[in-house]
Amino acid sequence: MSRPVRLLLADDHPVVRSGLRALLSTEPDLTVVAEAATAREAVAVCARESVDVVLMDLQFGSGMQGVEATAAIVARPDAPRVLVLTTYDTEADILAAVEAGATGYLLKDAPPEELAAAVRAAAAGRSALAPAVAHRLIDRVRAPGVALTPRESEVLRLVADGLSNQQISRRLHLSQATVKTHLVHVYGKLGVESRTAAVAVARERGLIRR
Amino acid sequence: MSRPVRLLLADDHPVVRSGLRALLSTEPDLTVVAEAATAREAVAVCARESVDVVLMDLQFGSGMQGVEATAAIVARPDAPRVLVLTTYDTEADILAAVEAGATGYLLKDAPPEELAAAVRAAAAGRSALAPAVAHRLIDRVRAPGVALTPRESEVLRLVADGLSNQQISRRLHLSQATVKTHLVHVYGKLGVESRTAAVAVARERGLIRR
DNA sequence: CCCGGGATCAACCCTTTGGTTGATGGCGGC
DNA sequence: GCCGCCATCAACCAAAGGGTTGATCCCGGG
Repeated sequence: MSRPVRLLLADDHPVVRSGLRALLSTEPDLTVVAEAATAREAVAVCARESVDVVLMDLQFGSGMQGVEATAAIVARPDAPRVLVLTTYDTEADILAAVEAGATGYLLKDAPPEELAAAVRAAAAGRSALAPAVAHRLIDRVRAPGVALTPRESEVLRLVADGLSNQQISRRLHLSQATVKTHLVHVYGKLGVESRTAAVAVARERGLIRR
Repeated sequence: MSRPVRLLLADDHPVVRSGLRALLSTEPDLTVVAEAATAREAVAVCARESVDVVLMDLQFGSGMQGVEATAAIVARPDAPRVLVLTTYDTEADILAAVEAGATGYLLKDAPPEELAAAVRAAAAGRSALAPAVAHRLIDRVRAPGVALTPRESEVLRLVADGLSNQQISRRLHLSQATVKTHLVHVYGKLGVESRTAAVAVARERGLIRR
């Protein structure tokens, strides 16, 4: 056993950062070297300090989100591993995080031992998926599942918030034509014919959280 | 300053419990005497131990939820105060918690000082609302309570299920014109301009449940 | 290297929805 | 008895949404 694993905690909740710090401090081979309360700060810390593993939340209150930060962090040479640690296990979120370059995906209600094990796995370059998350992915593969692309999910979520196509196009810096295209694809995949029906079905299948 | 405030932490996330414990341990007048990983356990602990304030999450994975536990805890004589501590601040959740007997309502992203202050306020019997939460309630009070008529609610619920005006008219044995009239009234009362927005607002205000 | 899928946009057409005006009947309260 | 509210419906117009075709670009896999 050589030097300890150097950790960065990136989460906008002070409670969560303290909790992780407390839980991980009992592990002699793990050291928390920094905390970040915003995604942007997490990227900055990784750029100037030597970090082995980042525990990254996906939701930050505003500004840059966890997925973007993950992509920015792993883009550099000698980048740390990023372990996504979030409350939800929506398929779209998991896929987006993995695509952005996350090494693993954990849920915040995971038992502490699982947490420490995942950090060690990530530090060693191995992938770490929480059992619950792994289950979802397996179900996903087995059920010819409705696989919405990240962009489609994003648009659908804004629809669920009551936005019009025009508002969505402005929010995402797209043309209305593109929004419509995404929605038509969503309707096809969900087997519906209107935006409200799509929202209803997506809610039922857990594709949308509030 | 007499004896310290005795706290119970009720949350299904080990990370959150540890975080709260760590953050509150720096306050000499506050003592965490127990933790509960389920709502049922929280009720049991309150029944057999002397607790002054309960920090209660609303969402537990399964089984009893925070609102029910809150009601059960405050029902007994000499009950501890319950401080709800959750991630979301939807109006429906806040109202439900307050109705169940919660003394205060905090968000998990609140700064640690605010947290400690709220606990002391609760212990002293004072109400504690996070500023963000208070804002919501004020908005709610200022906006006159939207009272949808029974028929309007019925139509809106079918809209939320994804039905078109035509489908609704058949389901309720009405003409489409009548459905439209009801919806226009609903839009006016909710302050929106489309059916999806109406569903979003209604969900937020708890006018619709799944 | 080509192919497929994701993401982007345009132009077109048709249907649905939203907004307005106006009208009828019933029910409850003052 | 009148007024207000709820519920019902019609006709009409403007706007938004839904459906189709087709096109470009980029990327990663075989």
